Amino acid sequence: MVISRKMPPRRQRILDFLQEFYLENGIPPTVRDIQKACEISSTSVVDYNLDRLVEIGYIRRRPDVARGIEILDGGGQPVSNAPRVQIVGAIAAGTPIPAWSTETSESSQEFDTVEVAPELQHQHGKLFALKVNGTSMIDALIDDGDVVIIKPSDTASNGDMVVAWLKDEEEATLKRFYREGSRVRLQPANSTMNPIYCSADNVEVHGKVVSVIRQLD
Amino acid sequence: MVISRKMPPRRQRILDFLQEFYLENGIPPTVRDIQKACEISSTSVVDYNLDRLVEIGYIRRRPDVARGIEILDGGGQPVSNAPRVQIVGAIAAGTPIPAWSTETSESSQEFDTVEVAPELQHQHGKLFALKVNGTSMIDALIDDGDVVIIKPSDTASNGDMVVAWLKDEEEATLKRFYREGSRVRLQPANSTMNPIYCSADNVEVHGKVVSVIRQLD
DNA sequence: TTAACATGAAAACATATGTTCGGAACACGT
DNA sequence: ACGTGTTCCGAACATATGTTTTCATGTTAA
Repeated sequence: MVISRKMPPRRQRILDFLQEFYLENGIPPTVRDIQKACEISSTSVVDYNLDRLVEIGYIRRRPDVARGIEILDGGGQPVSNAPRVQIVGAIAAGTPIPAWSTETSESSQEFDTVEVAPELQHQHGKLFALKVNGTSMIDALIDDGDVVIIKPSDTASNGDMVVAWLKDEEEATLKRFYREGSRVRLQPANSTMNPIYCSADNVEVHGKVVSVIRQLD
Repeated sequence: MVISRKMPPRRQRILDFLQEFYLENGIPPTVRDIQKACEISSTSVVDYNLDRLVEIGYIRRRPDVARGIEILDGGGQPVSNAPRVQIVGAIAAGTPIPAWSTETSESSQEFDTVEVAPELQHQHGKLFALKVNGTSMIDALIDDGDVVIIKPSDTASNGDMVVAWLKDEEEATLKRFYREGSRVRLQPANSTMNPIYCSADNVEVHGKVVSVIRQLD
């Protein structure tokens, strides 16, 4: 899934810029946009490298049309400019929650990504995603293979679905969060299951779940 | 959510074309693209109407840049060109499944829509979506308010999650489908729940669930 | 009616932008 | 060193595309 391949650094830079620019602006850059951004001395060099990128199937070009570059995904399909969040790791009962960097990671190709509704991104800002391994979250209506979109946060309001880390149990879990005095109630979304009670000291909130995406093959 | 407003028909047509073209091509049309598509005699007329659309906040224009039109959503945010599927209705135990038209509906503004990953659209073709009302699908790990993305189909393979209509019970449900001789087993996704058995005659498959999207506010 | 304003048409204009060409610089195997 | 292919450069070229100007045609209110 990672987009990379032995390629001259300048060419790789052009490809990275293409994706970034399209995501940022909703239209592909012009040859001269690329020239400036990648500090290339001539438009012909950009044109040359774009043709190389066409040959190896990373982009497509519409002849003679302004901003005619189409960026292709692994399957040769044009990509959209919808906001994408990185799947920075997996979550399962007993696994530590992977650390994520809050700064805009430059190595944006290291992770798989999922598309999210633009409202989400605008509403919550920086998001990340985790893939759920196993059925241990099934009482929160989250199945094996689901992807949960998370807004980083170390606090939560009552009723929020949160990524919680239980220190003693060394276990990550997804539950609805309710503070009740000095203890915390973690309520499964499925009302037929019983809540978990534990002391507030034992619970670390790592983020709020803002969306769940399930892909059935 | 419906984009409409008292507006000269020609201007409305331009706006519709803008959205359609951007979704189709991933880049906005040029003034002359609009001119041809909307059968307008002069580019100046297009330019004029585009400026009117800017005034009422439906689009934005980047001066002097080719294909510089940005289409805005209700909140004034630029829209993405990710594939969108219509939410054609709701599903709940006991409710009839709404009919959907398979032809590309011209009245594309009548329904709410959800963005889906482009892979889905390419993989499955025409899709539609239903909003789930109530918790009657909870044994399929589908909560109140979830949106299910569905590929129309009147058949199903064993193991598919399907939209099933139980004729006798007059009930729509989401379950995994298994044909077992002359009867059908409808298996909840949640393994702690028991399957439903019924005769094959009593089951109508209306589509396969290809994705579930949950939005927690 | 007239005045003010919104809309449409035709043509020209200005420039943003894809493309091409001749040649130089570089990399790499023989 | 040599040849061959790749990459880069500068400049010009061709046209795709936003913009402007001038005028005509409505449409509405005083």
